[in-house]
Amino acid sequence: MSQKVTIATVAAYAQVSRQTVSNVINSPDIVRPETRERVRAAIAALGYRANQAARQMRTGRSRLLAVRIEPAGDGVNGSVADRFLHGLTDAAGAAGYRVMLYTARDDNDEIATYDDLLRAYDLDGFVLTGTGHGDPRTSWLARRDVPFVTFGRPWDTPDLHLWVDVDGADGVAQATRRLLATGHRRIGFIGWPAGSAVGDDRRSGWESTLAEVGLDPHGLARETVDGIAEGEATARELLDLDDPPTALVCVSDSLALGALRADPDPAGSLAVIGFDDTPVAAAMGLTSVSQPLRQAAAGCVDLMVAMLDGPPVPPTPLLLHPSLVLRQTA
Amino acid sequence: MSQKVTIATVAAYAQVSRQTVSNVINSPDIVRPETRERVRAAIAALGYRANQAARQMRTGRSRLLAVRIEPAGDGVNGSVADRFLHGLTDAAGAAGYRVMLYTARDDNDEIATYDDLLRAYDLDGFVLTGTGHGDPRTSWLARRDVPFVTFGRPWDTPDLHLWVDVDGADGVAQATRRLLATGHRRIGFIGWPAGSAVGDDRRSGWESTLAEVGLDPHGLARETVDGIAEGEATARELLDLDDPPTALVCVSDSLALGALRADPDPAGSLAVIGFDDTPVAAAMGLTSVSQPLRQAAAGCVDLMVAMLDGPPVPPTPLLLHPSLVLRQTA
DNA sequence: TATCCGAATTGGAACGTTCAAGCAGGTCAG
DNA sequence: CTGACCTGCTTGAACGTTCCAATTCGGATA
Repeated sequence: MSQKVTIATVAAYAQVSRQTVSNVINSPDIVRPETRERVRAAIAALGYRANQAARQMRTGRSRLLAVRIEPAGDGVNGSVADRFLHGLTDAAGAAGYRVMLYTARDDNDEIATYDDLLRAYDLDGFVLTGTGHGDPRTSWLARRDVPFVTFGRPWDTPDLHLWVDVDGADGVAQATRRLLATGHRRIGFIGWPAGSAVGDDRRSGWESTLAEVGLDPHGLARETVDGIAEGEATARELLDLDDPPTALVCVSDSLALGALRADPDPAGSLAVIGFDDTPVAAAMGLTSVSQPLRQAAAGCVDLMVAMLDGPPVPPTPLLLHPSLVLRQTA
Repeated sequence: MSQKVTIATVAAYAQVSRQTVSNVINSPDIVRPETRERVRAAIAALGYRANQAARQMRTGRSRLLAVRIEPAGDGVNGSVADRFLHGLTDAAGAAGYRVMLYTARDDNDEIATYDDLLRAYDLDGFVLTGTGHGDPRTSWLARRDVPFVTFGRPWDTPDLHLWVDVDGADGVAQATRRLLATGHRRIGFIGWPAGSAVGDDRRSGWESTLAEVGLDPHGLARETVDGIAEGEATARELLDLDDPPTALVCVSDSLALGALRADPDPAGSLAVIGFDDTPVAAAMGLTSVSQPLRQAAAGCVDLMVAMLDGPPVPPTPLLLHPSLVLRQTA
């Protein structure tokens, strides 16, 4: 095995001092071009990689981001977290950062973990997902000036922190407009219980779109917790109405998959649109609203890096727009 | 904000030297109990946490494990990776390690990443998932004496490295025995194309179980790539036989979900069993073979820690047994 | 010619931890 | 009584990097 290559090895090889090598890496512009190239050649020849631990000790920065990994609840939507995580790791890697995972039983446990991670690893920042009303985590982090970005809007206090989100109301509006365009007039909505910020937002897209064309949403919405069985039961309720809907927009793919099973017509005349464009939806031919998770993850990293690497211009939140993926069910 | 608390702060507070504090943390037994308690009290009082970067620089160990996160291919099975990752993060945390993520386009790209991670972060080890025949990654790591564990057996060279795996043949055998017990005699199998180590292993469980009771598997197996649509088409092929199977064992939940849709009987008389017990399977009422992913992840961490923290006894591979989760479809 | 200036580079120090060696003070065998 | 050997603790050095202050040097200015 070749000996360990440090900055001193490179310096000796390129006939300069340690500090000059460091400068070539961190502020190349203050080094004379000639010298710079010589050092770069030495780095390449020796295969030098700066040791993060040493750098971190001096600078107090670790180039490490932490993300909480949550148990894939329903599984259908679980892959959303998976895809986001993948995008995040990719984008972070491109920006010279790495992603570290942690788990937590609940919000308070998570807060305890922050402290640990910050003290032991000098973490540069956190990426939080799924913020809700009155989130204790964001206020804890904000109070301590810990850099963080959320995937999900701060629903209560607009400018508490930076965020990236996908416009759920717009996604559901797109779905509703699609159904209107294909001739449907009685369009139902299956959502989550009121109070979930994300669910309420999505539902508003359905309501406002119907209102735009003068249709009355009254009596056509139902609420239930997430799940395929729940979706089926709730859809049946709606279909048993005197004047039942001919189409359903659902707040998630799980509910939509359930709704499909409630269709009494074996030919499948009931139109259904889900949300999240999960691979299962794709396989089952379910039309669904697709979130640009890769872009969202990249956005989180961009904001993070802008915060950390001294921004001349303060970064602004990012609201992305989803797109409708048309398949057999609508 | 309170000042940074280092080992020196604790030492001063407890009226001992830095080294004694270090000893209390790393080898408590060589410190006099009285002193030990005094130092522990100081640590608690000041809320001291050892700085990993400084520790790492001195010891060359980072207490960091790396895992590759793969894009959730099919989504149905994607949640498997998710659950494994969660278990891994939990178990690692309990053992004092943290999990770092990386992505890679292919095996060669992954190998390039190893080098980077090892040099820059002094990673303690890698956890690989999904090993196949002639895996270039394992040989690269083994040649360099980098500690690593795989979730998945080394299919070619038995003792090249440590591993944890779930006995797929046993899982499929359990499924097949269940179908035999409920009276089925013509039991088909839908698998992946021959050559995939995992798929071949699972298939062998079906074959051997039929052989045990004197049934001939001939003509009752089909191969296809993974996916719901593929499962449906392949199941139809089998059901169109002159003497069609009355039950199907499938190598994955995706294929099994497809097979369910091929059942001509709307009452669902075709028995189907899938593999992986994904949440979608649970929601759809699909009987499936469940892998103990949490245990598998914990096993990986155990082996890793045993390797890293100087094992008096060399650790041995771990083969776990799956269990059958009975639901409506079988 | 003397002085100053900025650009380019250098050497010492420090980040927080653990290793290796050392030092008291006491016990025990010869 | 001496020297070897414990036990419990301390001190200096080192890990690899970047910060900071200092130094050199060619050229412009007074």
